[in-house]
Amino acid sequence: MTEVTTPRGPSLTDVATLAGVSHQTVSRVVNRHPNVSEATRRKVRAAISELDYRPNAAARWLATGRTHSIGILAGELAQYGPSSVLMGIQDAARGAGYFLTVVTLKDYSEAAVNEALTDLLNHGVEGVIAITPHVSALEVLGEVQGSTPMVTVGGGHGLGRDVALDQEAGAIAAVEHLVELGHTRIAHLAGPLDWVDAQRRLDGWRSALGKHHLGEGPVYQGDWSARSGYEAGLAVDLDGGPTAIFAGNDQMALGLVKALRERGCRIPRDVSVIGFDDVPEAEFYEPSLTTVRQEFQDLGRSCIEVLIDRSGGVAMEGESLRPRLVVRSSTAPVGGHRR
Amino acid sequence: MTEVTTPRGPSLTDVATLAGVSHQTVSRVVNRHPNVSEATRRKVRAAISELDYRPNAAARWLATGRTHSIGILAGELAQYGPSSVLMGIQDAARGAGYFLTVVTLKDYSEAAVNEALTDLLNHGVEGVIAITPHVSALEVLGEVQGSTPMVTVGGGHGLGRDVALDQEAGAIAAVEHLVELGHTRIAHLAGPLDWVDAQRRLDGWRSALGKHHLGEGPVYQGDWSARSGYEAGLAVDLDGGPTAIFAGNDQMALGLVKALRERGCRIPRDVSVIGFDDVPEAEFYEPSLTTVRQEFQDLGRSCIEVLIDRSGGVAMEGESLRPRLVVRSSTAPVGGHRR
DNA sequence: CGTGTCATTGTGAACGCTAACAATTGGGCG
DNA sequence: CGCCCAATTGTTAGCGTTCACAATGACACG
Repeated sequence: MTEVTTPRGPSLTDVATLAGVSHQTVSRVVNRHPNVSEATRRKVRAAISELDYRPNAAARWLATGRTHSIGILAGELAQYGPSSVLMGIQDAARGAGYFLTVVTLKDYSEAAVNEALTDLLNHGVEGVIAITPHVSALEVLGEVQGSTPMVTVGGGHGLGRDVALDQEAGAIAAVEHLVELGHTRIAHLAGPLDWVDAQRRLDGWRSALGKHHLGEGPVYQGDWSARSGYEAGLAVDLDGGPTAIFAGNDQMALGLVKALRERGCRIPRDVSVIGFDDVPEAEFYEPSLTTVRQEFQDLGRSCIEVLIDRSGGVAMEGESLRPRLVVRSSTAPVGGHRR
Repeated sequence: MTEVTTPRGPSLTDVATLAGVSHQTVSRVVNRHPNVSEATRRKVRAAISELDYRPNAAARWLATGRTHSIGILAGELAQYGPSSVLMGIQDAARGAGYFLTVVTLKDYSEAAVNEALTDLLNHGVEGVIAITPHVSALEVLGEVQGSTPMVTVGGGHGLGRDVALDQEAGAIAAVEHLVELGHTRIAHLAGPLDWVDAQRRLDGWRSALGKHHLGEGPVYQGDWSARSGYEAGLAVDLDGGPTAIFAGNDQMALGLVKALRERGCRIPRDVSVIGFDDVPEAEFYEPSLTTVRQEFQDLGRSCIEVLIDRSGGVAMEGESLRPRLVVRSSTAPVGGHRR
């Protein structure tokens, strides 16, 4: 941007003049219309490459009203989940001939969400994918009425199209694994409850406990970070407290384990810990972490499918992908230490 | 995209008619030109909000040649480093009034890089930031001649503008820390060497060893993943081998530690391990990981500064930010186990 | 040899905005 | 009172495409 004026390249007309045809013919060649004789097609092609002509997207957009771009409204992109989803979206979008314009939110206020959305729409995106698993952001988005199609990720708010992993099922699988191991006092280390994901996982935990007629263990409150897991670990009652803890994500599980061990508690002998997400490192944590695997990339791909949804009628309201339990070494039968 | 035709919104002229002024006056109001009387300004504002008018970016672009958007060419975004850089860029770009159009590479071939770059340019980006620390990608980018300004992240290839963290300095700091602890047999677990970062860290390790007249320990080869670190850990010679290992990133360090421990090796007693990056979890690894902190977000912000570079003349070729050593518990004086 | 048909090519008018310039107003002042 | 200047507003012409339609030419057929 050292240059103040963007130099303009050759236009359709320039090519046309050089090739000795009309601009429309050039346009036809560029857009691969049939009904252009082989001879002129060749002439035009030659002129195009000689001038190094490239179509002006602005003019196209203006003339056709189409931009071939999709807007991404994202919160935290530095986290494993969201950034993986983005990769999946990118992949699928490219395949479908779309571009991605990304805007991240500075906070989750209504103002910020609206501003970001407006920006995106002003830039002509043909669809919006919101990777903002934040309750308040989703509420704002849910109220937006627009002709531009929108897909939210993991909202499950019942408003409009939403693509989500079935986190409740994942949480249930986690808890049932613990139940099978004989645990009866199962605590939960929740993520920030204004995140939909945290809410879903909490719900799953609760419903699985109910199903097995178990009382609810304590719920610790974290913020997804390993540090918050560590702090929760310092607060756990080691004497008659939970024998198993289901953490809302792997990072918190990591911190939790760290604190518990520092307090002389052996994992999984004294306390079983289970995480969520299956980040690539989870297998190498100490002990290797039992967790629930989420296929974030698939989720991203689904977003594009739902958004583009050429199939028309097929209602896929609430597409859902099922997470999978991955058993490793941080969970063990209850009471190992009493044997 | 269920809608085939994008319905067009109201235009400047519509607003003008409603407000009873000329379209140019509306344009002036929208663009905050001075020299518009308060009265008309109000009328126009009212008309704008009544019609819910929003400026058409395509027309603007066509008329002015400016898009206010910056293209991001990215490789892996699902990794901590790159995605953090992106967050930093986004932040600074927003502040400077720019949008981000993101394209990820499907591979690092010349064809893929060129294709992505062309796509970006066709979409009218005013500048390009390449977050592709991959040697081959940077080579391709280095050869591109274009009027569009480009900034590469972490390349340090000496071609054009490049913003980088001084990874060599970081690596040297890491090694010197080990030297101070009395280690003399210091190995390196390198990242994939076609990544510039891996190369720089290897260079730093090598030069620090040279400076202290130490022989080079073995170099293990990883791919940034914890799994590759684990595999390297299985290959380490525990008998007369290195007493300290400098890993190319935290994830590999994690896997390395895991394998070493499984083989009965105590960390840091028998072997000290140091990582790189300081991912948020590193502090909670077991043992808490000594590492070198990189400020990725700052790096992202620098990109925008360099790209926009309003300051004109000030040559900031090779902007460099210095990483910082963070000492935790995975490193200890050599020979602890012999005491 | 006129006429209809098809394939190919050309013409003019949008699309919605900004830039440059022209026109109109209202004061201030000699 | 006439003139000039500044502030405000309007007018016109692109920007580079595509779209709808018109024009041209070749060819077959009655």
